[in-house]
Amino acid sequence: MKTRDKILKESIKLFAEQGFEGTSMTMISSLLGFTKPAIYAHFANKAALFEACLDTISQEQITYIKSTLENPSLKTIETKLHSIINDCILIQDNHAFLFYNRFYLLPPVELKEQIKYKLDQSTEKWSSMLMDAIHNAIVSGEIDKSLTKTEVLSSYMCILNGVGYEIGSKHNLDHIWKIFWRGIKAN
Amino acid sequence: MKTRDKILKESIKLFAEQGFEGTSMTMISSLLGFTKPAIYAHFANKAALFEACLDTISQEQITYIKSTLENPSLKTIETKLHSIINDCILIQDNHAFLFYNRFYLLPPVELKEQIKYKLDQSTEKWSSMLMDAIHNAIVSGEIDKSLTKTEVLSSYMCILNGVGYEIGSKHNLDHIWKIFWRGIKAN
DNA sequence: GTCTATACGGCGATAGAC
DNA sequence: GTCTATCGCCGTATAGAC
Repeated sequence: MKTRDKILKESIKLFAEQGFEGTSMTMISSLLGFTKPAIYAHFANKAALFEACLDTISQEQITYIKSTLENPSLKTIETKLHSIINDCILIQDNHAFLFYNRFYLLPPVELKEQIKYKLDQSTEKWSSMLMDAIHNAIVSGEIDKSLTKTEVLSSYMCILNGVGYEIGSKHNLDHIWKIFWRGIKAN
Repeated sequence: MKTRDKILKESIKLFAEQGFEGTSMTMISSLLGFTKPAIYAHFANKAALFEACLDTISQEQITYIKSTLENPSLKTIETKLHSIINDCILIQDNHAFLFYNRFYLLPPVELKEQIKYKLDQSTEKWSSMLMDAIHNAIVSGEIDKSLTKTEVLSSYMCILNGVGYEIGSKHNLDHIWKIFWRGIKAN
């Protein structure tokens, strides 16, 4: 793996766990066995490094949602939607999801506008893929026809946010998923 | 209002909006018309100030949940539960709720243990009040008898987390609430 | 209790040798 | 590209006058 990519990977992990202000350039470099100036050979400053992390994460998220929705072994909409949430909270080194949630919800004030712009753009892409899948499920009768795709999607996104923090706790997901599915399934 | 209380109030607001590392003692004091050392006359250090904020918030949260559950004008369990979420996201200067969520989910690493300990204690108190109310509603038949109180409570808490960040957006709450209630109401 | 002044450390960022 | 050394700034925290 190239040095630049190593820096990105370590930065994503640290930003996700400790936040933007809580992560220093010294911390990142020393965990990689470098010193601080080495990072500045690859990124102009801390904000630029952060934005590169943001772009990486955004692209991964889109790719991941797309591949899950198209995965032929997940046949029903319920298994597809459940699989996405399940992966997000269960994958051990899933700093990507934590990063996404953390900075979407609580960005550092100084970078608030740039972050919102970038994340809104990428969220639009993967949420519209979900919207299409949900639409098809309503038409096919898997999801109750009296609900709109917007209602289902925004509820789903709320759960994805709410459950996302209890990393490793499959317990609560079972509960919320049972009730969510009772709420949207066709009678 | 006493100086100490003014400091607490302003600190809660700033910590909630900008995070722990993103809020400086100078910032807090200057917004109150003081200088930095004035704060140190009331609090030993930044961590002690933060923990005092935490205690204030925790106490308020418990009081608020209790009063809502006992409010005689809210007659059904649906109106009680809905009212709590609604207040949390709609009240304009509700830094309390943002503070609670922010540091429950993403505490600064250096204070992680203390925060978890305090918040787990207070969360236990108000969530057990919710648990009792939900239990009664299952017994009375307002909520479907095939569900357990634990399932309903942990789903509700998930929504409270997930919807809590879209401050001022009643839009999404309407959607998620509709589906949540379909999921738990008695047939 | 609140001020001015200051100590001390860690931060982001850069210069210049290799 | 990576190092050592250093800059300037701002953070927490304290001393001592009023």
